[in-house]
Amino acid sequence: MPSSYFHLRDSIVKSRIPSRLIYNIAPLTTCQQPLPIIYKFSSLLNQFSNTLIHLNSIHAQIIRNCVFDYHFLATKLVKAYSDLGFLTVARHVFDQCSHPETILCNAMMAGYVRNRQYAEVLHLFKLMGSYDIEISGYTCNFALKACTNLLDNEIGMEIVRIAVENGFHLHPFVGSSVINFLVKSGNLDDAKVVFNRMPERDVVCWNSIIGGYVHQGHFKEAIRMFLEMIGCGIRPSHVTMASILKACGESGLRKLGRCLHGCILALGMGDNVFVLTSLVDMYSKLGDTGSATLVFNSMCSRNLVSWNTIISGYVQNGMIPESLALFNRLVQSGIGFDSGTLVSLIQGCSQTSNLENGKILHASVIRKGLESNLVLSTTIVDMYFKCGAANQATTAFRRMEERNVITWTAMLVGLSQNGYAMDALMLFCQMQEENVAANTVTLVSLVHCCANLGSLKKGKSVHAHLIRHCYAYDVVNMSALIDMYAKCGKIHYAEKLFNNGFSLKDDVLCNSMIMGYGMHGHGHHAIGVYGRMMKEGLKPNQTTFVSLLTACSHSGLVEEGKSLFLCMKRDHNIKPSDNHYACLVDLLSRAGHLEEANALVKQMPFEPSSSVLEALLSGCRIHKNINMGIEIADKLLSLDYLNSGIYIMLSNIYAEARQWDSVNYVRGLMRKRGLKKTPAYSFIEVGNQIHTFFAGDDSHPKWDYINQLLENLRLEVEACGYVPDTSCILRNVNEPMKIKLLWGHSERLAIAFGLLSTPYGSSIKITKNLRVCVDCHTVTRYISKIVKREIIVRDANRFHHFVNGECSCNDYW
DNA sequence: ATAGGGTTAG
Repeated sequence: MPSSYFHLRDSIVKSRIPSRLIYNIAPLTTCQQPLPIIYKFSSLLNQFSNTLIHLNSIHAQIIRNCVFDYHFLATKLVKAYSDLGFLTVARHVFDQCSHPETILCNAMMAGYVRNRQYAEVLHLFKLMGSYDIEISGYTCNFALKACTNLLDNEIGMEIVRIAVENGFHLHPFVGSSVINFLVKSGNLDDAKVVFNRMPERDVVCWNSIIGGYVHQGHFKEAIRMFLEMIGCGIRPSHVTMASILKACGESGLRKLGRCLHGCILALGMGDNVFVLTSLVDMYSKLGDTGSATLVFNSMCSRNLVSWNTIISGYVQNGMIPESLALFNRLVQSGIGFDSGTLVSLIQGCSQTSNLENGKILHASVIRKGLESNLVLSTTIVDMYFKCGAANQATTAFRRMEERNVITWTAMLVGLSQNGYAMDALMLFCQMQEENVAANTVTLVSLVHCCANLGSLKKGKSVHAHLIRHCYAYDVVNMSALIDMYAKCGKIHYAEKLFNNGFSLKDDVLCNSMIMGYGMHGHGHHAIGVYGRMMKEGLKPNQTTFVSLLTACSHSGLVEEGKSLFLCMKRDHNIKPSDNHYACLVDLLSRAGHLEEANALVKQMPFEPSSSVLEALLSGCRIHKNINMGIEIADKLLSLDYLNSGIYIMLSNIYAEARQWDSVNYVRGLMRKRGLKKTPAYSFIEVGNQIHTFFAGDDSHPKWDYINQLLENLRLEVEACGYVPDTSCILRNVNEPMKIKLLWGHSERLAIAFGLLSTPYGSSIKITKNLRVCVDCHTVTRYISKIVKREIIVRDANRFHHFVNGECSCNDYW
C-alpha cells in the first residue's frame, strides 16, 4: 500500500517532527484559490460522486486547480472513492493532504469500516495518536466498530476510556457503539451502566442494549427492556422487532409472540423482509410451523436468509421431507443456496440417521468449495457421529483447517456417544495443547466420558474444573456429575450433590439420582426420591418413570413397579411408551412372572418393539422357559432387527434347547444381515491409566503374571467348591475348551491385573461394556473371599459389589 | 465534510 505516512512512521514517532508536513505546507499557502472554485467542486461532488467516470473527472479538475489540499474537498473525495470501493485511491487522496486533521482521518476510517478493513482502521487510529491529531466522537465510533469486529479488547477498552473521559459516550451515536463493543466483549454490566448514564436515548441506543441482552441469551431481560422502552414512548424500529422476536422465540413465549405479530402489522412493518424472517424463525422456535409457513408464504419478497430460516425451522421440528421439498422449490426458483441451507439439510440427515444422504451432501459441500466454512464442517462431523460413522467423522475433523470450541466439543460428544470415551479424553488433551478454552458444554461431555469409563479420578478433576469456572451449580452440570459419581461407584457423593441441588427443584436432577440409586440396587431409595418430588410438587416426566421402573427391576420390587406403572397414567397423565412397557416386562420376567409379562405384551395398545420382546426373551432364558423363548424368538427374527445382542440371546436359547440347527440358522442370519458380535471388554483404572482387556486377550505387557495369577486362583476357587457353568459358551467345543474360554473372559483378566497392581486390602473396581456372565459372577464371589478384597464390577446394566464371598445382588440376575 | 442498531446454520 503506497502510504508515505506509514514509511515515515517510525522516525516521526521518534523525532516528533513530521518532516513531510513541513515541506508540504507550500500548496496551501501559495495556491490562493478563490473560494467560489471550491464551492463549485463541492457541489459537483455532491451531485456526481456516485459514478466513477464523473468522480475521476472532477478529481482531475481539482488537481489541475491545485485545490486537492483543501480538506473540505479531500474529505468528500475520500468518502466518494471508498463508497465506490476504491480504497487505494481514497488513501492516495488522503496521503496527498499535508495536514491531515480529525475529520479527514475520520472519513478515511469510515471508508475502511464500510469496506470491512478493520485492521486498517486501527492502524489509522494509532497513526492519529502519533501525529497528535485530535480524536473526536466520530473517531471513537469507527475505531470501536473495528475493535468489536476484530475482538480486540485491549484497544477497545482504551477507546472506551477515551470516550468516557471526553464525555463522547453521552452522545447517542457514540454511546450505542460503546454499548455494542462492551456487549460483544462480554461486559454486559458495563454496557448497562453506560446506557443508564446517557442523557438522551434514541431508538438505536435501546436497540443496542436490547440486542446485547439477546446476544448474551438474557431473553427475559431483553423483553423487560423492550417493555420499558415502549413505556418511555419510543416507537420500536424494525431492528427492535427483529431482536425481540428472537428473544421471544428462544424463550418460548407463545402469547407474547402472537402479540408481537399483531404489533408488527400495526406498525406497518408487514413488508419488511428482516422482520418477517425473524417472525418465521420465532414461530418455528415456538414449534408452530403452521404459522411460520403462513408468514413465509405471505412474504412479498424473500431473501436467502428467509428460505434458510423456514428450512431450518422445518428441520428443527422434525419435518424432514417438507424441508427437502422446500429446498427443491428454492433451487428451482433460481435463488441458489449457501452454507446455511446445507447446514439445515445435513442436520436433517443426522436426525434420521440417513448416512447416504449425508454423504451426498458432504460431497456437494466439497464440490462447492464450502469446506472452509467452520459451522458447516462442524455440522458434517456431528452428522457422521449421529449416523454412527465415527471413522468418517474423525476424518472430516482432521481435514478441517480451522476448529473452534464447538468443533472440538462436537468431536468429544460424538466420540463419547459412539462408545469411544477413552479417545474423547485423549482428544481433550490435544485440545488443551492447542490452547482451545473449554466451555461448559465441553466439560459436561467430559463428565459423561468419565461416567462411561467409570474413571473416578478423571471425573473428580473435571468436577474441580467446573468448580473453578463457577459452572458447578448449574442443573445440567449437576445432573451429569450425579450420574458420573453414581457410575463411578460413589453413590454417596452423588447423594450429597443431589441433596445440595434438590432446592433447585429440577426434574432432570431427580431423574439422575433415581437412575443412580437404581444402578446400585437401591430401589427403595429411588422410590424415596420420587416421594420427595411429589411432596415438593415437582412434575415427574417420562424419563422419571423409565428410571423408576429400571430401579424396581434391579431391586426386584415387583409390586412397587406395577403400582408406579399404574400411577404414571392415572396421576400424571403420562401415556406409557414402548420404553415403559419394556421396563415393566423386564421387571416381571426377571422376577419369574413370565406369563404375566407375556399377557402384558399381548394387551399393549401398540405393536411391541424389539426392546419389549428382548426383555421378555431375556426372562425366558433366565428362567429356562424354552417354549415361550422360541415363540418370542420367532417374532423377533421377523422384525429384521439390527441389534447383535438379540441374535446372541436367540442362539443362546436355541443352544439351551439343544437345537443346533437353529443356532446355526441364527448365526447365518447374523452374517447375512451384516451384524458382528460386539466384542466384550473390561477395563480398570490404575494410577493415571486405563487398562483395557478383551476376551482371550494376551497382549498386556504383564500377561505372564496375569496368566499365572489366574491359574492359581482357579485352583483356589475349585478347592472352595466352585463348579464351572459353561452354559454361556456358545461355541460347539468340548468341555475343557469351554472352561479355558471362561478363564479368558475379559472381567477375569481385569480383576487379576487389578489384584497385581493395587495395594493389598484396597478395593478393586472394574467396568465391563456388556453384561457379566453367570460364571464370572460366581468366580468373582469366590475370589473376593479368597483375596479378602472388595471387588466392584460395573456392567452394562448395574453394579455388583462383591465382599467376602457375597454379592450385593441376591442372585446373579 | 465524517457517525450507531437487526434476521438463518454447529
